[in-house]
Amino acid sequence: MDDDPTGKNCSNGSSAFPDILPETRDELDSLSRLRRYRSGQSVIEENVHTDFVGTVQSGILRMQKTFADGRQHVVGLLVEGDMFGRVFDGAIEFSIEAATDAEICIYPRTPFETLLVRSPDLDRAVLLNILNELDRARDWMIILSNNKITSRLAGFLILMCSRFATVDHMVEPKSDGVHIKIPISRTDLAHLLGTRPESISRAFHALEDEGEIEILEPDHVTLRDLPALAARAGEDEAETVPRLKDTLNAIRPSRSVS
Amino acid sequence: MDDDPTGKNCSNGSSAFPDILPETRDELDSLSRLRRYRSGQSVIEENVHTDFVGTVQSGILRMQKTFADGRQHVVGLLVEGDMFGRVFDGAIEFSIEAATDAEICIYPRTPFETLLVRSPDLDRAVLLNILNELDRARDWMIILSNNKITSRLAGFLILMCSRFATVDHMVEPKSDGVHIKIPISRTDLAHLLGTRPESISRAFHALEDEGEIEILEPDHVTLRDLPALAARAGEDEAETVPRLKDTLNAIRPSRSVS
DNA sequence: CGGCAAATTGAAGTATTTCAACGTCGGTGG
DNA sequence: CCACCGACGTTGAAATACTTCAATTTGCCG
Repeated sequence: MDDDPTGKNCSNGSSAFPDILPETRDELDSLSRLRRYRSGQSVIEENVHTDFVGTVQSGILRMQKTFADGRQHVVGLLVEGDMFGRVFDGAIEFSIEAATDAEICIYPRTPFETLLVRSPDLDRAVLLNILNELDRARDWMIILSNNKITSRLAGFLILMCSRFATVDHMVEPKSDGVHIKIPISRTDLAHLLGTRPESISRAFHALEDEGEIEILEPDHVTLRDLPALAARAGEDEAETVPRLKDTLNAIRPSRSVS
Repeated sequence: MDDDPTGKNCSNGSSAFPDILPETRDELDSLSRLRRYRSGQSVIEENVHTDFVGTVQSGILRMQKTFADGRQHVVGLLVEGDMFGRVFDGAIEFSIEAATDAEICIYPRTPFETLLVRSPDLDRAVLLNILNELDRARDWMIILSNNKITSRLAGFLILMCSRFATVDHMVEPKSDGVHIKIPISRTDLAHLLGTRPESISRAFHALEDEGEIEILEPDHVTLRDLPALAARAGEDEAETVPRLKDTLNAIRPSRSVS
């Protein structure tokens, strides 16, 4: 980790809490410290008490459970605007690592909790942030309970679109489809989707053979047929696809998504 | 549904919030209404705005996503002490149904939120309740990302032990193993674990053939070999099994669990 | 250029799905 | 009271999908 030597605050570190009052934001920012991590570095160890909570400024973090025998299991990704660390409640059950180079805002636990008690607006923002994360965990459950790997992969790709749409250079609607940068390795993706890297690779190429995606590089694909992917993922096509298009059009209103 | 005709409050309806102040508890109880549901009845419709939040008093509720074509997908179970409904934030994305006969406490949204703002202790209790649910959703993710069905089933059975240990007649340590009542049908369990009823059935019998469980009735099994089940589930045996034994001994200190 | 990690491919073995059929239980109506 | 029905669980057998292990390719870095 690379604690900022000047002890400088995050500029706009509270982007994870969009609807708080300006004065709360100022106080929050004055608590914050910026830290930079390089891909692969550990941010929080599993079951170790941490004296801070944090929000992601840029980059991707990986949440994972590490077993005694060394196996690791990815249980989620954190992006720009996500909060992590347990308020009021000691250790978290997962370790957190940088999946890409990343910048995070650190808030020391005690002052953060004090501010939380004084500022109902922040309190509510934290609560909404967590509720949001709960919904996302349930989205994962639905993806994971697909029995075919191509379906889980399709679900993952669609989730990427809706979830990472706001993250720089991650999702870009273009005329020939939606370009996506995949932030984790095949091995991690395999863990996340409950399978092996070989099967992930085969699933990618199966989707390509069906014409639903195009693999530009291993970590860079074009989604060519969103409705087909949504149908494969077992999503409610009639519901998911229009919402996705809205989301994507919001990034680049000038371009057609389909 | 069976709204109490007398409009009577839940006695001790705030058991979902164990650590709140007595005066907050009193106020909370005075807001509450008890409702009874019979197995199969709907509590909350998907994507419909509800004007209340609730906690489970007794019985089991099923959270599920219903698709346009009628398929249903169980994404979680709610038991005694669990809270549901979104504070501050309109519709929830899942419908809720009674999986067994159940009693729930209803709190009208607006007064509940008002009380929440006035009572930091309740606010914190709600937050902890949600954080807890988030952890549980991640436990599900880990279970679901097991690639063998017997492993997922073993994970489910172990989760039942730790999670439903406090619920009446659900989990009972006996001299020949831990007796468990399974609150949902094979079909629902199949949805929950991402497979088909036939495979669930085969998995149960495979575990029985290995001597790890005994099927007394389809919905009533004895766990005979907790360490083997934990190992199969890919749990950290060294960590999970002792914790489970503590939990189980806490129910009936007079009996040996293993 | 060599070395390494990640991704891919092939082929054999294993597990799951699928479709069909059967058994059991509880309720309904004759 | 008993026959019938439907829901649920179970079982069998063939088709399909996934895992495993081994080998190969690709891209990157020194």
